[in-house]
Amino acid sequence: MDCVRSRLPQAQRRTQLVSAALDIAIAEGIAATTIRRVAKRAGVALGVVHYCFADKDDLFVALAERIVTDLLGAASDAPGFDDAEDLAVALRCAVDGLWEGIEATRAAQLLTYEITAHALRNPALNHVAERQYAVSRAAVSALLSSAATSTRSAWLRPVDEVADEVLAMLDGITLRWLVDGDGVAARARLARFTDYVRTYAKTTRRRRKGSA
Amino acid sequence: MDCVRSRLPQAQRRTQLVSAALDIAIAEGIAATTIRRVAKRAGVALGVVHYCFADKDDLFVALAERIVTDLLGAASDAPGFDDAEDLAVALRCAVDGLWEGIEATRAAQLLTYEITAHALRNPALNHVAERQYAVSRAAVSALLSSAATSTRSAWLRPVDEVADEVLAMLDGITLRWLVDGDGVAARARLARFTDYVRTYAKTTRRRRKGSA
DNA sequence: GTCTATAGTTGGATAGAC
DNA sequence: GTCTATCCAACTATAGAC
Repeated sequence: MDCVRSRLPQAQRRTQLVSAALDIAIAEGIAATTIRRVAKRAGVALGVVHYCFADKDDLFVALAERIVTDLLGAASDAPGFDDAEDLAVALRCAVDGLWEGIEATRAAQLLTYEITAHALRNPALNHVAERQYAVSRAAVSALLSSAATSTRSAWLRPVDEVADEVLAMLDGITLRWLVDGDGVAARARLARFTDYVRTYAKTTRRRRKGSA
Repeated sequence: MDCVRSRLPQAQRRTQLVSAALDIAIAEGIAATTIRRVAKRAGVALGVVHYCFADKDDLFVALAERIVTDLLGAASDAPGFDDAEDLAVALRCAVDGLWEGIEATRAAQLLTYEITAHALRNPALNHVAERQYAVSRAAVSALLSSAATSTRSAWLRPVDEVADEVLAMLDGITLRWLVDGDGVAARARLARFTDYVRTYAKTTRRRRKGSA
């Protein structure tokens, strides 16, 4: 609520500038996210950005970190599986939720791929790409674990491995959807794959109908 | 063999310049592929590039087309499945071949994603991304068909749909491999998925051992 | 028809003012 | 400690020479 004009402490400036950078990056891509544009959008002079960030890469690192943070936040907001008794249902529910989040943020998804590519080209930014994946992996892994335990099931393989496969498929489907925009086909692919993934788990004990 | 110095007809210049652009793009990424760099690499003056290509986008379109052409060429070079009798074996063989081609061209794979992202951000270049996918799809589809017929099997679902799923998984696995460089894990994921895909087909008639 | 020389824009970085 | 004014490099594009 307070005024964000001038003479801000560096920490606040940084978050303000990262927000501006994120806006631009989502809307117009990483190539359009120049220091000048960020400064203009934030309403500060050009040099202010250079005062807060050592160089452009430094700004990108902060931007990537913000995206990862947002992703973590979104993942923890993910609702439970209601009262799904069946693992197949729980999985579908979880994956549908994931996909809904993806489909609602097309530009942000594209940005994620752009940042990955950018990070892979720049040796100094390699850790950014790795961190992106580590966080996504952990989120999917947690989702799979949760889906299993809440339906009294167990994964027959290391859940991290399953998560890696799910993540790969999710990435591939998302990329394809970014290109052709066919959400129906994407969901169909995802549903098929989810059914397949379900075979990696067994239900340990079947809950009786009226047990709750 | 002839001299490529000066006063070349436009068509030859174009292919020469696209080759130079490809070299730079593979080695340093799309962002580093500037008109100046291309001109310098090709050993021509800056304006020559602008004479051959309307603008930078025009050059990129030609570059993307070259990559697609190369991909088509590589796909048609793909060897058969030797004398695989079993569809599972044929599929593994085909997918291994695909993967080998991917793992041998890391920078080119990364470039493909960069071009996709670039094309998705630029409305005028959307068709480039679509064409990329159309070609890959067709190649995978042909491979699946060939694998089935050569082992006297048949896909129980439209082969294009299966190809789409394979392509998605392949994309996801490739992207992941670009980030973590773990070729062993990538192959393992791919093998698992291939085994799964095999369940989408049935073998129509089993060849007798000594029938050939 | 092919290429050269040059103009004009945009961008990252810094020295120094307040 | 925070910000302003300025510099210089790199890029795209074009007008015009050969």
